[in-house]
Amino acid sequence: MARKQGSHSEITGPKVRQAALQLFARFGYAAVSMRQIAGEVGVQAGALYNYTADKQSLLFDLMREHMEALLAARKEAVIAGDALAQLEAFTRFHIAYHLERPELVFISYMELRNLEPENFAAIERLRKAYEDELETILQRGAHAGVFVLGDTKIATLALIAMLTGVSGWYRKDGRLPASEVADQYWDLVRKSVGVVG
Amino acid sequence: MARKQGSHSEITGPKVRQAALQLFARFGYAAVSMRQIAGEVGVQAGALYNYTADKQSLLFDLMREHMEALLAARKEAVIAGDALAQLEAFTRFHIAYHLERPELVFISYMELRNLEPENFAAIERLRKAYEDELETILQRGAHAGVFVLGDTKIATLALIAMLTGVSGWYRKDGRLPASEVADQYWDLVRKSVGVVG
DNA sequence: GATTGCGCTGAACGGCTGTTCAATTAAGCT
DNA sequence: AGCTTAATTGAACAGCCGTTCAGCGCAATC
Repeated sequence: MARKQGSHSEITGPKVRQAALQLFARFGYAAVSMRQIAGEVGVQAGALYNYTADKQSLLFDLMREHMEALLAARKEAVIAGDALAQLEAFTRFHIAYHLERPELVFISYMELRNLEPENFAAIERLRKAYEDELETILQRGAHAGVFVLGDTKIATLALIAMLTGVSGWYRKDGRLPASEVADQYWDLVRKSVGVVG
Repeated sequence: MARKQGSHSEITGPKVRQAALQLFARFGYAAVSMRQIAGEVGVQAGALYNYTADKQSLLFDLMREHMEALLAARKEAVIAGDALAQLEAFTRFHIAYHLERPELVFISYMELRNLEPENFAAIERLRKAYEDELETILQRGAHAGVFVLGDTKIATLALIAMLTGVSGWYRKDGRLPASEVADQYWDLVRKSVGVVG
């Protein structure tokens, strides 16, 4: 036996990435075997190596593509305006983007330690670039007197952690719609930088 | 060969837990083998089973003891006073406690998915109890008109995520001392619940 | 100084790991 | 219809996994 009816590279490839994403998110990279991924796709383990160099690349490519897509989407979402408007845009963008891709968000900060050193460095660089987007807004707002902030770096890390945390508990069929969640987080963010409603 | 000079249960037991904690925190539960833990302790893998029923119990016991110690310490740190004072006490307690135990904090929310269902449920119950401490303060403050809050549940989750995030980047030899970090976080928390400085 | 038993070794168990590759099949092209 | 080639199988590789256990050596007790 070999090639099955109607099977193609353009079909199996995405299925492999999707299966890896789902399984890594649910059980963790180290706990998932190539045979498990293959089983989910419907092929034997050996066939996976037509689509990835090795298991590590499967994880790294998912994370890298996620971070690059995040940065590209953020670029599109940048708006003109004062620091407060930009902060609101960043907050709403971050929450919306993260709520739509819970598995990618999850593995991208949960599986960092399973990356080989050079891969880890590459992801960290992308992550830093994203954090800098927020830090720049906070710095500009503080400098302009729009925000009241102590240490800008701590505020950046604290707000990123708060906003990213949303994907840890939000459920699509939960109590509140995504838009209401975004409103609530924006309310907290706005006040935390010293802007009264 | 067998028992070595000067080795005792009271010495090896804690060493096993400590080695497991360090290795789980660094590489993740699934990526660490019993032989690795044994190597760190200085014994053969079989000897570990004098101190734990199995690998899962090693993880679960670390997490359960951490959560129970956290709840016990929190109990000691509760103060009388209005909601604002209580929120400040909670914030400072949380940061101080988490900065002192980075590995335990890390594995306790990173390795949740590696717990067997009943163990997961037990840890989640303890985590919920801790979250409720904060939610109660927020509810009381909002009811008393001290805090200006939208959805209390979201605020609870958002603030917990923000505060716990501190252990993700804080380094003892970093730019700022722990007390200064706590001050900065308290400033953000206070403002986010609508209390102006 | 003999005896007891704790703490540990080292080997073994069955099973799973990531990865490679010759063989095989089917799809697409001429 | 024949040919080429992409896609997959299934077996094999060496090695590691968690866990068990008979046996051994040392410390403490009598």
